[in-house]
Parts: sequence; structure tokens; C-alpha cells
Amino acid sequence: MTDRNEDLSTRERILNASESLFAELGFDGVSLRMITQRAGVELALANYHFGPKKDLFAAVVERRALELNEARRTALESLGPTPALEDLIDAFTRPFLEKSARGGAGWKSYARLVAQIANSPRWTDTVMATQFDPVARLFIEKAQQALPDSAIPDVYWGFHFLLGAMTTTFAETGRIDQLSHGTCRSDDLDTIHARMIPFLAAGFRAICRPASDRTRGKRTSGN
Amino acid sequence: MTDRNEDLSTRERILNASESLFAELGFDGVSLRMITQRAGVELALANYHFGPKKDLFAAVVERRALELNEARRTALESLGPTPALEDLIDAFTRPFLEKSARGGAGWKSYARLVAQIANSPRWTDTVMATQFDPVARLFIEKAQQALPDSAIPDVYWGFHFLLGAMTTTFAETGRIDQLSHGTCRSDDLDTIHARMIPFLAAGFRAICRPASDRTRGKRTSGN
DNA sequence: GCATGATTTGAACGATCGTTCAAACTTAGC
DNA sequence: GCTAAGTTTGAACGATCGTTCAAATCATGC
Repeated sequence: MTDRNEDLSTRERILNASESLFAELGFDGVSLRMITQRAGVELALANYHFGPKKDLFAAVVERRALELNEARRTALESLGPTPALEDLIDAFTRPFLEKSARGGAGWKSYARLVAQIANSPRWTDTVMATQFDPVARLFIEKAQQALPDSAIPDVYWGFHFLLGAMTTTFAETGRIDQLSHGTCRSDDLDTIHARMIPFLAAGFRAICRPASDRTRGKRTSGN
Repeated sequence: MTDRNEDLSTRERILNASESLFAELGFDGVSLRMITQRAGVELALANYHFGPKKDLFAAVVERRALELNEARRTALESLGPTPALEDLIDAFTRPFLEKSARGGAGWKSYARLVAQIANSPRWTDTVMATQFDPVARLFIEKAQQALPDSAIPDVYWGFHFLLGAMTTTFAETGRIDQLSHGTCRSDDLDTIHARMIPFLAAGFRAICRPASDRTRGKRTSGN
């Protein structure tokens, strides 16, 4: 739980420094000299332990992805056979929320880092797909079961919108703070999550109705 | 409508080259030599016409933001006094969709560029806020009117989720293509938009109900 | 305590970065 | 056709980039 760098190994110190710097400035905005300086180690050690810069970046992403995926998988598989849509979305989104909100500064940086690379075509294939696709497929599979008779592509599109809401939330850019003049705070992840669940569940239900029920733009029941 | 570079001024050639390169590789991933080479002009002309690199980046963002904001504002203000929530969301999101889908390669690059910087805290204050906040506030104001008796912060959170869905859509990373094994295509913006409208409208209604109606997690009506 | 492998050090490599500048060239007004 | 302002050229600046390497140091097993 401690973030003190002095007790850590060289590898971990470099990973921690890389994580926060990549999250702030992006891959190309960070130099190995910045990283090793913040880590308190010599420049050449980054190459010695991780190889080229791209491999170091991949190592940063992979490190916490393993733990995150395991937490997500556990939450999804302990749901029961016919979970409510709200609980399904919660199982997929809560682990990352919990770690970003209460997992320490490292997890907070990691969330912001993932949020940035999620919208960059540069990392889609090499990083995002290899690290996060398997658990995403598990969620989509269960979402299809929770939304019977819905067209398969519509479930994918629902997940697409879920990804967007989640990504923007974890980015914590502070834009909504400015827009709302401080009424909303992007670091209040619990408040956001409490609204994200019903928001996304209602959205899924709106576009994943059976074809017979699809009357184009009309809601089926009173507000 | 033509994208031929030969007929354009030096300024426009540099802006076009910057736009596509920044969208592909990000601010720090692009050098002025790449830009001027793609534009077919001398290196020093970038500095002569736009000053330092940051100012060139800002000029790229500003150029199309003016036209986009005007289209959005026109759509929002031609809505009538009490528009349906679906029409309100459509008025805000459609202009960018139309330009990205049918406005030429420049608009497509621009959409991907904006999607990337939207999740980067580095550009939130300097670029996003100054260029896009005024029209965003106009949408939020009308959304508050369309969702009477709702708590003000909840409308902001709804807009926050809307931003996320829109941003992920315009990024066009191809991730949903991979996940769906080609069933969904991230460049099919019309299909995405047709689902985004009811998805977001249902989400807004789910979290922006009057306080008296808020029974915590229960939906008020049929399946 | 000696040998072996892993790790750290300090310096340097060539390449590329953003920026600057004087000189050459082009354009427009008279 | 001369002038003045605007634009383009080609080269160079110092700084920083990722990577490499031989030497020095450390840790470990015998």
C-alpha cells in the first residue's frame, strides 16, 4: 500500500515512475531520462531491465491489467445464472472504479493512462486488444444472455457506449468540473458510478429490445 | 471539397498535414519536419506562419471548431421551445457526425484528433474548454429544460456520459470491430448514431427523474 | 576468498528535435 | 523600374532523444 520508492526494487521504481509520467504526458511526451530521474536510478537501467521504450510502456500496461482482469473475471463469474443488467454492468465496471478510487496513486495514474490509450488507434491492436479483450468478451456474452432476443450487433454497440462512458470517467480531465462551475467533480468516482449504472442499463434496454418491440424512437412506457 | 494540396496556400497545406499527423501520432509523436515534408513546404515556414509548435496545434483545433460550433449552435437554436430529448441530443451530436462521415478526409482526421485530446488532461483547459465549452453549455441548458425537476448535477453527469460515447465513436479505433469479429464497424457512423440517440436519451431519463420518483435502482415501468 | 553471473555506473554514440537567421525571392503600390 | 513588405529558402544552432557499451560494483554458491 505504501508508495515510498526507497523500499522497492529497481524494476518497480521504474514502472511506477513510468506509469505516472506516461499518464500525464503520453508515450512520446516522456523521455527515459525523465523516468529514470523520477525513479532515482541511472538512465541505462531502463534499457537493461525492460529493453526498448515501447516494451517498457507495454510492461506498465500489463502489470496492473493482470490484477484488474482477475478482479473483473471473478466479479462476473460470481453473478449467478440470470443476473440483472444493473448487476452485470456493475460487476464489469466496479473493480476498476474501486482500484482507481481507493487503490492508491498508482492505480489512479493507471486509470488515466488506460483512458488515454483507449481512444488512440496507435495502441488499439498492440495493447488494448491483447490485455482487455478477453474479459470484455466475457461481459458481452453475459450481456447477450441478459438481453434476450436482442440483435447481436446492438449489444456490441451498447458495450461501445459503455466503454466511452467508462473511459471518459477514468480520464478525470476535470472538464465537467469546469462546465458545472465546480458542482460536479470528476474525482468523485463513487457519485459518477452510482449514476453510470442506471444510465447505461437504461441505454442498453433502449437499443437491445426485441425486434418486434422496436417502434423507432418511441418509448414503450410513461416517463 | 477537393483535398488536392497543390492549389492551397502554404498555411492551409501546413494545417492539413498537421491535422492528419496529429490525429495519427499525437502532439509529441509528430515533428515539424514530418509536417512540412507532407505539406511539401520548407521546414522554417511552419514557424514563420504559426509560431511555435503548440500554436500550430491550437490553430489546427481552432480552424474547424469555428465551423463545427456554428453548425451545432444553429441546430440547437432551431429546435423549438420544448424539443424532445432525442431531438436535442441529435442536434448536438449530428453536426460532428455529418462532417466526420461525409465532410472529407480532413474532417475525419479532425474528429479522431479531438477524440484523443478530449481524454487528455493536458489539453482540457487550453484547447477543449476554450473551443467547445460555450456550445456544450448551450446544450446543457436546453437539456435542463427538457428534463424538468431533475437535479442539476445529474444533467451534467448525463452530458459527461454523452461526451464519452461520442468521443469513443469519433476515435474510430477499430476496437469494436475486433471484438465483434467484423460484425460491427467503427467507421459506420450512421449506424452508431442511430443507436446512440435512443441509448443516451434513455440514459438521461433514467438518472434525471424528479426526486420524488427516485426509488433507487428500480425502474418505474415495464420491461 | 574466489569465481561467476547479475546489476549498476558513467560516458558516449548518432539521430532528431524545435527554433532561429540572414539572404534570396516574390508580390504589390506608385 | 524602384521600393517596401511579405514570403521562401537553406543552413545552422544548441538541446535532447533512445540506445549502446565497457568498466565497475554487487550478490551468490562453492
